[in-house]
Amino acid sequence: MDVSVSPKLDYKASSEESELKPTDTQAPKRRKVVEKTVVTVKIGENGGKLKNEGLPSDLWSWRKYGQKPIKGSPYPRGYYRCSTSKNCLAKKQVERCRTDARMFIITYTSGHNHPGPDLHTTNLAQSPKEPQTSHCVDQSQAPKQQQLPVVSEQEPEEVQNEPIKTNSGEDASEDHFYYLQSPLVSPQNIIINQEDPFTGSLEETHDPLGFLFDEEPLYCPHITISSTPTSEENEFFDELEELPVSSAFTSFMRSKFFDEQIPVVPS
DNA sequence: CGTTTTTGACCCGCGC
DNA sequence: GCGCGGGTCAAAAACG
Ligand SMILES: [Zn+2]
Repeated sequence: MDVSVSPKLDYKASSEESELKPTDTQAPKRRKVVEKTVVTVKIGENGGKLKNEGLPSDLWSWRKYGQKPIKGSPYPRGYYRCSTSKNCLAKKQVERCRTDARMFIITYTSGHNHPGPDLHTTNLAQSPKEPQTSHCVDQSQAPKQQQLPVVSEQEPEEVQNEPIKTNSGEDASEDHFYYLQSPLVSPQNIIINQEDPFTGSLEETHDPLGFLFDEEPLYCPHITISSTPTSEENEFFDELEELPVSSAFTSFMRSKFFDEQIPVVPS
Protein backbone atom coordinates (compact mmCIF):
# COMPACT_ATOMS: atom_id res chain seq x y z
CA MET A 1 0.00 0.00 0.00
CA ASP A 2 1.29 3.31 -0.84
CA VAL A 3 0.04 4.81 2.22
CA SER A 4 1.68 8.09 2.48
CA VAL A 5 2.10 8.18 6.14
CA SER A 6 2.48 11.84 6.41
CA PRO A 7 -0.65 13.63 7.32
CA LYS A 8 1.20 16.50 8.77
CA LEU A 9 4.85 16.30 9.15
CA ASP A 10 6.59 19.56 9.37
CA TYR A 11 4.41 22.42 10.29
CA LYS A 12 6.02 23.13 13.48
CA ALA A 13 9.42 21.75 12.86
CA SER A 14 9.60 23.89 9.78
CA SER A 15 8.81 27.12 11.42
CA GLU A 16 9.94 27.06 14.90
CA GLU A 17 12.98 29.17 14.69
CA SER A 18 12.96 32.91 14.76
CA GLU A 19 12.94 32.71 18.47
CA LEU A 20 16.30 33.99 19.46
CA LYS A 21 17.16 34.87 22.94
CA PRO A 22 19.23 37.99 22.60
CA THR A 23 19.64 38.54 26.22
CA ASP A 24 20.11 35.06 27.40
CA THR A 25 23.40 35.97 28.88
CA GLN A 26 21.91 35.68 32.25
CA ALA A 27 19.55 32.96 31.36
CA PRO A 28 21.15 30.21 33.36
CA LYS A 29 20.47 32.14 36.43
CA ARG A 30 17.21 30.62 37.33
CA ARG A 31 17.30 27.52 39.39
CA LYS A 32 15.06 24.67 38.66
CA VAL A 33 12.88 24.74 41.64
CA VAL A 34 10.88 21.87 40.38
CA GLU A 35 10.03 20.37 43.65
CA LYS A 36 8.20 17.17 43.36
CA THR A 37 5.84 15.73 45.83
CA VAL A 38 5.42 12.09 45.27
CA VAL A 39 2.53 10.60 47.05
CA THR A 40 1.97 6.93 46.91
CA VAL A 41 -1.56 6.04 47.69
CA LYS A 42 -2.46 2.50 48.25
CA ILE A 43 -6.07 2.25 47.45
CA GLY A 44 -8.36 -0.49 48.41
CA GLU A 45 -11.89 0.62 48.56
CA ASN A 46 -11.53 4.30 48.84
CA GLY A 47 -13.17 6.85 46.67
CA GLY A 48 -16.57 5.46 47.34
CA LYS A 49 -17.34 4.80 43.72
CA LEU A 50 -14.83 2.30 42.61
CA LYS A 51 -16.34 1.15 39.41
CA ASN A 52 -13.06 -0.05 38.24
CA GLU A 53 -10.70 0.95 40.86
CA GLY A 54 -10.30 3.68 43.32
CA LEU A 55 -9.19 6.89 41.84
CA PRO A 56 -7.23 8.94 44.23
CA SER A 57 -8.27 12.45 43.67
CA ASP A 58 -7.26 15.48 45.60
CA LEU A 59 -9.44 18.52 45.64
CA TRP A 60 -8.55 20.60 42.68
CA SER A 61 -9.68 19.86 39.21
CA TRP A 62 -7.18 18.52 36.76
CA ARG A 63 -7.22 18.34 33.04
CA LYS A 64 -5.38 15.52 31.45
CA TYR A 65 -2.95 16.81 28.91
CA GLY A 66 -0.99 13.75 28.10
CA GLN A 67 -0.50 10.12 28.70
CA LYS A 68 2.48 8.05 27.84
CA PRO A 69 3.72 4.64 28.70
CA ILE A 70 6.75 4.52 30.81
CA LYS A 71 9.56 2.12 30.50
CA GLY A 72 9.56 -0.61 33.02
CA SER A 73 5.89 -0.42 33.65
CA PRO A 74 3.02 -1.95 31.78
CA TYR A 75 0.88 0.93 32.86
CA PRO A 76 1.01 4.34 31.29
CA ARG A 77 1.45 7.56 33.13
CA GLY A 78 -1.09 10.31 33.02
CA TYR A 79 -0.15 13.93 32.99
CA TYR A 80 -2.61 16.34 34.48
CA ARG A 81 -2.73 20.06 34.71
CA CYS A 82 -4.83 22.42 36.68
CA SER A 83 -7.99 23.10 34.74
CA THR A 84 -9.21 25.78 37.03
CA SER A 85 -6.87 28.40 35.84
CA LYS A 86 -4.52 28.57 32.95
CA ASN A 87 -2.10 30.46 35.06
CA CYS A 88 -1.88 27.73 37.54
CA LEU A 89 1.37 25.91 37.18
CA ALA A 90 0.20 23.09 39.29
CA LYS A 91 0.73 19.76 37.66
CA LYS A 92 0.09 16.25 38.62
CA GLN A 93 1.35 12.92 37.48
CA VAL A 94 -0.52 9.75 38.05
CA GLU A 95 1.04 6.41 37.60
CA ARG A 96 0.20 2.94 38.69
CA CYS A 97 2.61 0.78 40.48
CA ARG A 98 4.18 -1.84 38.36
CA THR A 99 3.78 -4.56 40.90
CA ASP A 100 0.81 -3.31 42.80
CA ALA A 101 -2.10 -2.50 40.63
CA ARG A 102 -3.86 -1.06 43.63
CA MET A 103 -1.11 1.37 44.32
CA PHE A 104 -1.10 4.77 42.75
CA ILE A 105 1.88 6.99 42.51
CA ILE A 106 0.89 10.57 42.24
CA THR A 107 3.50 13.17 41.66
CA TYR A 108 2.55 16.74 42.31
CA THR A 109 4.54 19.62 40.93
CA SER A 110 4.27 23.25 41.75
CA GLY A 111 1.41 24.73 43.63
CA HIS A 112 -1.81 26.46 42.85
CA ASN A 113 -2.06 30.15 42.36
CA HIS A 114 -5.60 30.36 43.30
CA PRO A 115 -7.71 28.82 45.99
CA GLY A 116 -9.19 25.47 45.67
CA PRO A 117 -12.38 24.53 43.92
CA ASP A 118 -14.39 26.03 46.70
CA LEU A 119 -14.23 29.71 47.28
CA HIS A 120 -17.77 30.83 47.19
CA THR A 121 -19.17 33.53 45.08
CA THR A 122 -19.34 35.86 47.98
CA ASN A 123 -15.76 36.70 47.46
CA LEU A 124 -14.35 37.40 44.10
CA ALA A 125 -11.40 39.47 44.92
CA GLN A 126 -8.68 37.32 43.47
CA SER A 127 -9.05 36.88 39.79
CA PRO A 128 -6.95 34.20 38.18
CA LYS A 129 -6.50 36.41 35.18
CA GLU A 130 -3.84 38.53 36.59
CA PRO A 131 -0.43 37.19 37.33
CA GLN A 132 0.02 37.65 40.97
CA THR A 133 3.41 38.85 41.85
CA SER A 134 3.52 36.79 44.93
CA HIS A 135 2.62 33.26 44.36
CA CYS A 136 2.39 32.90 48.06
CA VAL A 137 -1.20 32.05 48.33
CA ASP A 138 -2.11 30.72 51.62
CA GLN A 139 -5.68 29.73 51.76
CA SER A 140 -5.72 28.70 55.32
CA GLN A 141 -9.41 29.14 55.36
CA ALA A 142 -11.64 26.26 56.05
CA PRO A 143 -11.75 24.42 52.78
CA LYS A 144 -15.19 23.42 51.86
CA GLN A 145 -15.56 20.02 50.51
CA GLN A 146 -16.45 19.96 46.91
CA GLN A 147 -15.62 16.93 44.95
CA LEU A 148 -15.56 17.44 41.26
CA PRO A 149 -16.03 14.80 38.65
CA VAL A 150 -12.65 13.55 39.55
CA VAL A 151 -10.17 12.39 37.04
CA SER A 152 -11.44 9.47 35.14
CA GLU A 153 -8.72 7.10 34.36
CA GLN A 154 -10.05 4.04 32.79
CA GLU A 155 -7.70 1.17 32.64
CA PRO A 156 -9.37 -1.79 31.07
CA GLU A 157 -6.36 -3.81 31.77
CA GLU A 158 -6.63 -5.63 34.97
CA VAL A 159 -3.43 -7.46 35.08
CA GLN A 160 -3.45 -9.23 38.33
CA ASN A 161 -0.01 -10.35 38.44
CA GLU A 162 1.16 -12.95 40.36
CA PRO A 163 1.96 -13.12 43.53
CA ILE A 164 1.49 -10.11 45.20
CA LYS A 165 1.60 -10.56 48.80
CA THR A 166 -2.02 -10.74 49.64
CA ASN A 167 -1.39 -9.47 53.06
CA SER A 168 1.57 -7.61 54.13
CA GLY A 169 0.47 -7.65 57.64
CA GLU A 170 -2.32 -5.16 57.79
CA ASP A 171 -4.27 -5.72 54.70
CA ALA A 172 -6.73 -7.97 56.28
CA SER A 173 -9.40 -5.42 56.86
CA GLU A 174 -9.85 -2.60 54.47
CA ASP A 175 -13.12 -2.62 52.65
CA HIS A 176 -16.15 -1.25 54.35
CA PHE A 177 -14.03 1.43 55.73
CA TYR A 178 -15.63 4.55 54.45
CA TYR A 179 -16.78 7.42 56.47
CA LEU A 180 -20.11 9.08 56.22
CA GLN A 181 -19.07 11.18 53.31
CA SER A 182 -15.63 10.57 52.10
CA PRO A 183 -15.54 10.89 48.37
CA LEU A 184 -11.87 11.28 48.65
CA VAL A 185 -9.41 8.57 49.07
CA SER A 186 -9.21 6.92 52.37
CA PRO A 187 -5.61 7.34 53.26
CA GLN A 188 -5.20 3.89 54.43
CA ASN A 189 -1.73 3.73 53.16
CA ILE A 190 -0.43 6.97 51.96
CA ILE A 191 3.20 7.06 51.36
CA ILE A 192 4.88 10.28 50.63
CA ASN A 193 8.47 9.81 49.82
CA GLN A 194 11.03 12.31 50.75
CA GLU A 195 14.03 12.38 48.63
CA ASP A 196 17.07 14.29 49.58
CA PRO A 197 19.20 15.99 47.01
CA PHE A 198 22.23 15.05 48.95
CA THR A 199 21.62 11.41 49.31
CA GLY A 200 19.38 11.07 46.38
CA SER A 201 17.60 8.21 47.91
CA LEU A 202 14.39 7.74 49.72
CA GLU A 203 15.26 8.16 53.27
CA GLU A 204 12.23 8.08 55.35
CA THR A 205 14.43 7.78 58.34
CA HIS A 206 14.82 11.48 58.36
CA ASP A 207 11.89 13.66 59.00
CA PRO A 208 12.69 17.06 57.64
CA LEU A 209 9.06 17.60 57.03
CA GLY A 210 8.16 16.41 60.40
CA PHE A 211 7.08 19.88 61.27
CA LEU A 212 4.46 19.55 58.65
CA PHE A 213 3.04 16.46 60.11
CA ASP A 214 3.66 17.70 63.52
CA GLU A 215 0.77 19.98 63.09
CA GLU A 216 -1.31 17.24 61.70
CA PRO A 217 -1.27 14.30 63.99
CA LEU A 218 -3.79 12.66 61.81
CA TYR A 219 -1.47 10.95 59.47
CA CYS A 220 -0.86 7.28 59.28
CA PRO A 221 2.47 5.70 59.94
CA HIS A 222 2.72 4.90 56.29
CA ILE A 223 3.17 8.38 55.10
CA THR A 224 6.24 9.71 53.49
CA ILE A 225 6.98 12.87 51.69
CA SER A 226 9.15 13.32 48.72
CA SER A 227 10.50 16.68 47.83
CA THR A 228 12.99 16.43 45.08
CA PRO A 229 14.30 19.76 44.04
CA THR A 230 16.55 19.59 41.05
CA SER A 231 18.97 22.14 42.19
CA GLU A 232 22.54 21.72 43.09
CA GLU A 233 22.15 23.74 46.17
CA ASN A 234 20.07 26.45 47.69
CA GLU A 235 17.18 24.18 47.40
CA PHE A 236 16.63 25.04 50.95
CA PHE A 237 16.20 28.67 50.13
CA ASP A 238 14.18 27.88 47.14
CA GLU A 239 11.73 26.17 49.25
CA LEU A 240 11.50 29.08 51.56
CA GLU A 241 11.40 31.41 48.67
CA GLU A 242 8.04 30.28 47.56
CA LEU A 243 7.20 27.41 49.76
CA PRO A 244 4.83 26.01 47.19
CA VAL A 245 5.12 22.58 48.50
CA SER A 246 4.32 23.64 51.94
CA SER A 247 1.26 25.49 50.88
CA ALA A 248 0.18 22.99 48.35
CA PHE A 249 0.94 20.09 50.51
CA THR A 250 -0.58 21.58 53.55
CA SER A 251 -3.75 22.45 51.80
CA PHE A 252 -3.86 19.21 50.01
CA MET A 253 -3.37 17.16 53.06
CA ARG A 254 -5.34 19.42 55.27
CA SER A 255 -8.24 19.42 52.92
CA LYS A 256 -8.11 15.73 52.66
CA PHE A 257 -7.99 15.20 56.30
CA PHE A 258 -10.52 17.81 56.93
CA ASP A 259 -12.79 16.31 54.45
CA GLU A 260 -12.55 13.10 56.23
CA GLN A 261 -13.18 14.61 59.50
CA ILE A 262 -15.74 17.10 58.56
CA PRO A 263 -19.15 15.53 58.27
CA VAL A 264 -19.70 16.93 54.89
CA VAL A 265 -23.17 16.97 53.58
CA PRO A 266 -23.27 17.13 49.81
CA SER A 267 -26.95 16.95 49.54
C1' DC B 1 -21.65 24.75 22.95
C1' DG B 2 -17.99 24.29 26.29
C1' DT B 3 -15.13 21.40 28.30
C1' DT B 4 -12.32 17.48 28.94
C1' DT B 5 -10.26 13.34 26.99
C1' DT B 6 -7.75 11.11 23.57
C1' DT B 7 -3.91 10.42 20.60
C1' DG B 8 0.06 11.49 17.65
C1' DA B 9 3.78 14.26 16.99
C1' DC B 10 7.45 16.96 18.60
C1' DC B 11 10.99 18.61 21.78
C1' DC B 12 14.56 18.32 25.11
C1' DG B 13 18.10 16.23 28.07
C1' DC B 14 21.06 12.61 28.59
C1' DG B 15 23.83 8.45 27.66
C1' DC B 16 26.53 6.06 24.57
C1' DG C 1 25.58 12.52 16.53
C1' DC C 2 21.96 9.58 17.36
C1' DG C 3 18.84 6.91 20.23
C1' DC C 4 16.13 6.51 24.21
C1' DG C 5 13.11 8.21 27.68
C1' DG C 6 10.30 11.41 29.35
C1' DG C 7 7.37 15.51 28.97
C1' DT C 8 4.40 18.86 26.56
C1' DC C 9 1.34 20.72 22.87
C1' DA C 10 -2.12 20.61 19.85
C1' DA C 11 -6.22 18.97 16.93
C1' DA C 12 -10.12 16.26 17.06
C1' DA C 13 -13.31 13.46 19.45
C1' DA C 14 -16.19 12.45 23.20
C1' DC C 15 -19.06 14.00 26.82
C1' DG C 16 -22.18 16.94 29.62
ZN1 LIG D 1 -4.74 25.46 40.32
